[in-house]
This record gives sequence, structure tokens and C-alpha cells, in this order.
Amino acid sequence: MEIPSKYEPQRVEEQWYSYWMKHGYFNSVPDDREPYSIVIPPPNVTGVLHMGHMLNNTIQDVLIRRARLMGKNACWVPGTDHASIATEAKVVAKLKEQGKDKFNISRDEFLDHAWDWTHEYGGVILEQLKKLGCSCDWSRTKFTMDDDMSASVIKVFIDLFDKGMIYRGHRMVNWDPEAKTTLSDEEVIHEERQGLLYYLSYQIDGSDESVTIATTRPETILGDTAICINPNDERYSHLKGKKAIVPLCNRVIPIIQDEYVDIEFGTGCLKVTPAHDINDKTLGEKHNLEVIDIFNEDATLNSFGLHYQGKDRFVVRKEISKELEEKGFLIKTEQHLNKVGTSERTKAVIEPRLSDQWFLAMEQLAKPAIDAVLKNNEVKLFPKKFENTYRHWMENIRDWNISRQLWWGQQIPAYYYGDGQNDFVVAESKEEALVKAQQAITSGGVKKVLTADDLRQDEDVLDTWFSSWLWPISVFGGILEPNNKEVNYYYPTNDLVTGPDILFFWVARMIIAGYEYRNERPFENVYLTGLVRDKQRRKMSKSLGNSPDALKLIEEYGADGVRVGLLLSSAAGNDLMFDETLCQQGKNFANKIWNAFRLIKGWEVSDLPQPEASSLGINWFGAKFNQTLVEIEDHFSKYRISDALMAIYKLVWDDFCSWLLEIVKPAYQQPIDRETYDAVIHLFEENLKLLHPFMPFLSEEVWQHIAVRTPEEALVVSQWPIDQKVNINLITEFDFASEVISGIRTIRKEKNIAMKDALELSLLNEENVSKNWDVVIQKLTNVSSISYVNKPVDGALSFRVKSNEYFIPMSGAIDVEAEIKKITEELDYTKGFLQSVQNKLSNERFVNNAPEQVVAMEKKKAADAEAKIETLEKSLASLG
RNA sequence: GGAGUGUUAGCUCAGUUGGUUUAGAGCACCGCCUUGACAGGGCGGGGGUCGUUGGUUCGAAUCCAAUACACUCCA
Repeated sequence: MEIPSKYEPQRVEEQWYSYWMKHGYFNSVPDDREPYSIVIPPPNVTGVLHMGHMLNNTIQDVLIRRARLMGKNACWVPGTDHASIATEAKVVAKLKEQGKDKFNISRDEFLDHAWDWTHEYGGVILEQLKKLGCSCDWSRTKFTMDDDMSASVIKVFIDLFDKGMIYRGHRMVNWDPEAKTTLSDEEVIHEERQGLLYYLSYQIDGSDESVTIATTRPETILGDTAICINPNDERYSHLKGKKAIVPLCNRVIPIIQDEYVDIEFGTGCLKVTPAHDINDKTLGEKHNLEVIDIFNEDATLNSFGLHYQGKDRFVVRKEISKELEEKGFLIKTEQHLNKVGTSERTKAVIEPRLSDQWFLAMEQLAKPAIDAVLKNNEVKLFPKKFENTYRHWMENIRDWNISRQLWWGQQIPAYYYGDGQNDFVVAESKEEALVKAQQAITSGGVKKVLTADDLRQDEDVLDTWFSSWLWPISVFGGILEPNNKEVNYYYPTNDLVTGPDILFFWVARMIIAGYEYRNERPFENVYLTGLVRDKQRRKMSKSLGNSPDALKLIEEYGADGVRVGLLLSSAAGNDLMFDETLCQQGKNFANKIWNAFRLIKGWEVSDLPQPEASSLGINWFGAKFNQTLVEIEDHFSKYRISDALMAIYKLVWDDFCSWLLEIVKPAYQQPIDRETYDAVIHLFEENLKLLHPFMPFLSEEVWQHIAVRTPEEALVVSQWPIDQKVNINLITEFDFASEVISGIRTIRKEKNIAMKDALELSLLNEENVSKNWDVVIQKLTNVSSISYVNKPVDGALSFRVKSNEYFIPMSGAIDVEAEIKKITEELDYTKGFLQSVQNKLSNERFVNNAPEQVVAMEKKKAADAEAKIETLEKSLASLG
């Protein structure tokens, strides 16, 4: 059989993925086994795979594949969310291209377009996850707008409303004038912008005096309803109780006093615009001020804007400042750096706006979620440092504005039957609403028969997170049927893998929902990955264009290469500086394994006695493998995925390929004995099992090349190796031997002696090292004989391992000077080291206070160093 | 302005309750090696006074305080 010398991922990836799919290895149904479940953080339905998804989903796949190999009933539920604002923005843009305007078509028509869009692009990202190798149970794929998922959302809304936790409030919200919707605080990005501070003069009513205020937003003066001064500010105390006149509109407004005003800032005199600033609103409520909203919903001015009506706020800012200047109201301007809230989605500058919104009271709900993470450890965050961030947010939690002025999403099930603020009912359907509304008006004493036409459903939809906070429950049908078999089996899920940027948006809220609706945590462990950044530490984003094309990467380096590349340097919670050379490293690793396979497969097997070296090597690797296995388990238990991978990387590359295969390798064109061959194949297979979660394609490919396998014998469903007792002795002996080998190799290098020229080795075995490994040393260094001597050999090059001394006789002149120099250097180092140890030991307080073990250790160090110094000094004496 | 996290080799990071050879890994770098698995390889090597300054301790990269810088979140 001809095996290509290079591993070709493109050739095998599709083949194995469809093989896995065909045999349904990823599908899960409840059974007697222990469940292991993960729900995917649902990506936006219209999104495409980016580096963050790749990292995130690679980690999930590693966890789920490992669980599957460990015999658990592994279930990874995939899906997408409807991303109301992002998707709606895209649909609006598409309609615009077609010359249509969202506000000229009906809601139903718009939703048809949105569904078309969803069906067209909705599957893309999930298909991309398959390319990455993700072993999701695709038969369970969910979408937050699926009928059952929406029904769950509505049911929860009604339940919370009935419990009195959802209420309607007139609040100041973050208004995105471009998308014409509300944003949550978390969707607002604060940016520093260079702006101006305008100093404006307001005349005092009934006086020639005027007062100067400083503002960053001169256009909002038209909404001013007071001037505020600090009662402790003597400069203005004479103005108490007077009134001021707003420039241009000539409105007469009160001058109020409040300690809120910062005396130092600007002129220490503040204009109050309750409709357009959250702090001003608070002041307004406190002092009973009028509220004048000067903006339309697209942030153009309304009729309060006088002759600026219909113009955009930024245009007005320029024009009004000019007019103010011309009319003598503008005293001066100053450069001013201020923080401006912008929309995460549309980049528009946020306008604080008063409007009617739906809120969910959070304080009570949050309590069990706080305890779960911070008190009883039912939910563990990895890395732990995020607990502080979590605490800070949860303990200062604010009510959640769950309404969005959009169409794409679950429409709020509130039905208005009259004009009053509270003339509404909340119900699952219009029919039910009608009954409730009828009851409401009847009990209110009104004698009127309502019809469906009298009801008007709230226009707004629910925040997308109000769908996804139910995700771990709703994907298993646990909201609609709380006692169904699926949710009882899979819930709580085991691990959640996501980015720290949505710790509050999503993770905290899922924990809240979990306790509210299942009285149980939604997951046990939360692994928070870092953000993927580029080499200049910039966050990868579409707008910067610094994100590599995920699928192109897979094409170039293979899915396994990319997975390894992403994981190699992504310590939990630390940002990952993405660099394509990491993928190259992953690709190289795949190739290394492939070639190890080629080597073994190329051997001719024969019935020969097993060489001593092979037997030793195999036993040693067995021990090393078990030691590494324990280490890997430990890494996994701490979610140190990249450390686990590195341990396997070194096990396979260094221990298996560089050491074991070299030890057992038969001479050129010679056959290998069957016993060794079988053992090496077995060990190789065990390695492939460890590799599989990280490199599923390559490992399956090699596995299937090694032998003909039935579907039941596929690697994807094989058995994770079981821990066995580690023979530490073999490992220490080997380590010593490898140092000897390294010493000989160094001498070959230094003296330029080719490998084919055999050497002779003598040694002073002060350490009393076992002779067992001599055969291995001889094989790997081409040493023809090893003799044990009891005094230094003259005219030989030497090196030392611990206090053993090794000699290689040289024909020709030995560079005595160089030898002396080398030994002197080693001697100096060892003496320095001994000194530092002796310093400790001569310190009485150390000897008296330190634990016995530590003192014993130091004594051993000293003894070892002394022995070595003795050896070195003897060598020096014999040379000089 | 408030809170948090971090600062260890050229880069990315380990260093698990202070003691395991005067700090480790991977990559990068520098030599040498074109023979028979793999140049996407092999062998060998150099490289850090652990941000700074104090303190606690017999002993500090590790604990405490101050300070500088970087990042994140909140206002």
C-alpha cells in the first residue's frame, strides 16, 4: 500500500465526518448511562463562523468527545438564536436595497422577509461547525424562534407577570435612533469623543443679571425645565428662588438647589433637561419639574425644536450654537473630552429617552444565583477570578428592561383594551386575553361586550436574551413540560463554555432562570474562554477586518491543525493572541503523527526474539504513558485544556516518536519482532485515544488505517485508557540513561564525529546505576562497548551525570585546555550551588523552623553536590 | 471618578495552600546535520536579578503595602 508522505486533511475530513454522521455516533437518547450534556452558546442565526466561535466550539468538542470516550452518554445540543436587533437590522437593510421601507409594510409582511432571511442564511454557521469537526447531536438542533421555544418564552413571561415580577415602567432607556429601539446597558459601548463645552448665558427673569451654564449639548436647551445650583455655592446663593429664561424659546424656568451639582465642573451651574439625561430625570422627579421631550424617535427635533423641527440632533447642535453666538448667548466654547454611549450594533450615538418599557424585577431572582456561585459553589467558574466580576454585577443588579421596539422576536403577550395606563391584560393568546379583558372591565363596573377588535397587542418584542436565558431548560422541553424524561435526564447540564463578555447577558441570567424554573443549577462548570485578539492585541472584529476567514484556515491547515493551534496557547480566561503560526504548529504535529504511522506500517514483521532494548523501551513508555494520563486527567479536572494538550503533544512527539520509536526501530531493511510490533501498535492506539478529542479527524484516519474496524470499533466510540499504577522506577532510570545519551551526543557534536563511527564508553559508576539501560544507550548512540572502570581514563573526553563520570577515549590529541575549562565551569556552578544550600543549612533558624522534610531535602542536595564536586576535582587533577 | 484583572525568556504562557537542584514549557532564535517515517524533520545551544520599592518570614516569582504601566467592566 502506498502511503503519502504528507498528511492530507482535505482528503479525510469530509469522509470521516460523514461516516460519523451515518452511524449516528453523535446522537444521544436517555438511557442507563451517566449523562454528560452541554448546550451550545447559540450563535446568531445569520452569523458566520469567526475565531471566537472556533475557539469556543473546539473546547466544547474536546470536552464532549472525551466524555463520549469515557463511556458517558454525551449530548451536545446545537442551535442558534434569533438575534433580534442584528437580524432585524440586516433585514431592514436588505429591504432598503429593494427600495422598501420597514415602516411602509405590515408587521406580518416584514416577518415573512425575516423568516426568508433566516431560512436562507440560518444554517450556514452550523454547517461551518461541522467542518470544524463538532460532534453535536444535530437531530436536536434548536432555534430560539421555534414554536416550542417561543411558547416557552411566552409561558415564562406570563408566569413572571402573574408573580408580580414583570411590570411596565416609564423609564429612561438607551435609545438607538437608527434602529429605533431600546438597548440594554450592556449593549451600549461608551467611547471617548472629543467635543466642546458650550458656555451659555441665561437671563434672570425680571433682572438684567444673567447666569452662565456649561453644557456639551446646546441643542437640548429647548428641553430645559430648570437651572440647578449647589446650595453650598456662595457664588449663586442670591439666585435662590428666582427664575431664568431659556434662550431662543424664552421659556421661564425655576432655579433650584441641589447638592448633586458639582461646584468644580464648568461654572457650577447646571441646566436641567429631565427628558434627555438620566441624572436630570432624577433631579426632575425630586423637584417636580416639567418634562419636555424635544426629540422624535429618529432623533430629529419635534415641535419643541421650534424652527429646527425635523432636523437631526447633530445638525441642530451646529446650527443652534451659531444662532446662540449671533444672538450673544454663547459666551465661549472649550475643548472637552466626553464619554458617549454608542450602539453595539448600529454604532449610532445613544439618546437617553423616556418611554414605556417592560421590566423584570431582578433583586429577588438574583439571590439564589448569587449563592450558587459565591456561597455553596454549586456553579463553578473557571477561571475563578471571574467570581469577583460576577459578584459585583449581581450585587448591584438592576431591573432588566426586557422589551425591544422591534418586530423580529417574541411579541409581548400584553393586550390593551382601553386608553388607560393599566388597561391591559397578559395572556397566551388573543382568545384568552379577550376573556381576561372582559372580566377586567366587568369587575370595573363597565357594561360593555368586548370583541377581538377591541384588543390591541403590545407592539414590542422581548429581548433575545429573554429567550436564551431559558436555553438549558427549553432545549429539553423543560419549560412546557417540566417533568419530561429528557429534561429530567440531561438537566442540569455539565459544562458551559462561553466568553466572559456575556457573563452577565447570558450566564448569570441562565443561572437565575435555572433556579427559578428548575430549582436547580443549569450547569455545574462554566469555562470562560478568552477573547481572540490579533497580534497587536486588537479584538478581532469584522469592522477592523483583522479576523482571518475561518474556513480558509481550515482549508489551509486542516481542522485538526486549526483546533490544535487555537488550543495550544489559550489558557482559560486569558485572551488569545491569535497567530497563524500556531495553526502551522498544529499542522506539523498532525504530519508528525502521520509519519510515525507510516514508519510503523512500513516495518516487516517476523518471528524473532524480542531485543532487550525494545522490551525496556516498551515498558518504560507504558509507565510514561500512565504518568502522563494522570497528569492529563488533572489538567482536565481544572479545565486546563491547553496544558492537557501540551502534555499529549510532548508524550506523542518526544516520548513516543523521538524516544520509543528510535529504541525499537529495526536496522535498515531488517524486520521487527512480532512482540515489539504488537506492543508498539497497541501503544500507538492508546495515544490516538488521547489525541482524539483534540484531533478527531487525523486520529480516526490513522486508527482506521491500522486495522479494519467495524462501525462499533470506530475510534470516536472507543474507550478512554484506564489509569494504571505508574512504575516510577522505570521512569527515573530512563531519565538517567537519556542524560547519558545526551552527553554522548554532545561529544559527537563538539568533536564532529559522525553517527556511523562507533565509540567506546567507560564509566565510573559512583551512582551505582543499573546496567539494564546499557543496551538502549548503545543503540541510540552507536557505542560499541560500555566498560565499568574504577579510576578515571586518561586521554579521554569526559562528561558527568550526577556524580557518575563517563569517558570516551579519543585517538589523537585531546584539547586539555578546553576540557579543563569545561570542568572548571561545571565546578564553579556546583560550588555556587552548594554554597547556597549550605547557607540555608548553617542557619540555625532554618534548621529549627523548617519542616523536617525540607531540611532533609536540603541535606541531600548538599551531599549530591559534594559528591559531584569531588568527582570534578579528581578529573581536574588527572588532567593537570 | 469607582471596581476588577494582570505585569515571569524575543513572543504566548505555566509556576496548583511560601521550601523539589541559584525559575519551566511551547514557539521563535543561533549552530551543525540533504543517508532509509517526517526539512512540515533530527541533534545540540544561547536567552530571565520574576514591573519597581519597601515589609512579613529561617526562606518570597508566590503573602502584605505603596507605586508605575497595561487591559476589562461600571458610572
